[in-house]
Amino acid sequence: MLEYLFKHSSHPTVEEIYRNLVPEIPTLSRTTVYNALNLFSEKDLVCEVNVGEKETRYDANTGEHAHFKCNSCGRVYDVWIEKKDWGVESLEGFKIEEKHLYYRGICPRCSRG
Amino acid sequence: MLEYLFKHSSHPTVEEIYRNLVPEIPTLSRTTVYNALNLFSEKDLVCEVNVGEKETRYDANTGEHAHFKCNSCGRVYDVWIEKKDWGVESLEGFKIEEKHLYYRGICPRCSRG
DNA sequence: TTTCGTGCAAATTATTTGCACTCCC
DNA sequence: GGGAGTGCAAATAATTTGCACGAAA
Repeated sequence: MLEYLFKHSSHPTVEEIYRNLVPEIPTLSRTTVYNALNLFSEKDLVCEVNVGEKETRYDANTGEHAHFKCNSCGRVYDVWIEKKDWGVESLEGFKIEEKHLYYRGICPRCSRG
Repeated sequence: MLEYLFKHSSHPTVEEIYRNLVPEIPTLSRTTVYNALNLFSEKDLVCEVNVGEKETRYDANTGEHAHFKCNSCGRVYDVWIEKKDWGVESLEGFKIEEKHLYYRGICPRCSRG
């Protein structure tokens, strides 16, 4: 199937993936992109990322890392933060399965202009 | 305006707010709920919460706290985590404006049954 | 009367679903 | 022929927008 998807990897939305791949595969449809991504994410090859937007982004990087979304340009960055800095390990009575951490602000590119 | 909204506060979606208030205010429309929430969130009276879903939830609690979403029942809880545990304070070249932290897993209610 | 909050209904955007088509065994 | 992956086009869902109406300043 479409393994090529994540050679192009950053934190694309479905729409971006679609646009990037249509030139190479003109027959491609959005449906197929959705299919592929859902399949991948079920198998934990990629993970879904929500940074406060309606559009879901996908990340080829399944390691534990946080994200930074630029409020100015909209880019999403990976940020690697030590696990000890990820908040508490456990909560009274709660079984924690996933932790999600993200920041918003201004990225270096935008703050320099 | 509609201050009553956040006497009912937990972490409602627009739909939930709407349903909760229609009995009291039968003329209410979803549009008004959206208007009110957007206004409130601009003025930082409430904040938007995204816990990996398409629907945006709103939180009357603007203090710095994290969230826990139950994968089983779907409830969203506030969890108060000391700031020191909120990951790094600053990142090389990045201007951090907001931090978002949330967990997913099973809540006490669901793990007991 | 001007302005503001409201609410309907239509538009937009993101995603899902139903079904038909083709390629390969 | 039968199953898989694909893709169109219609359906849903969440949210936004355009406009018109009524109450209060």
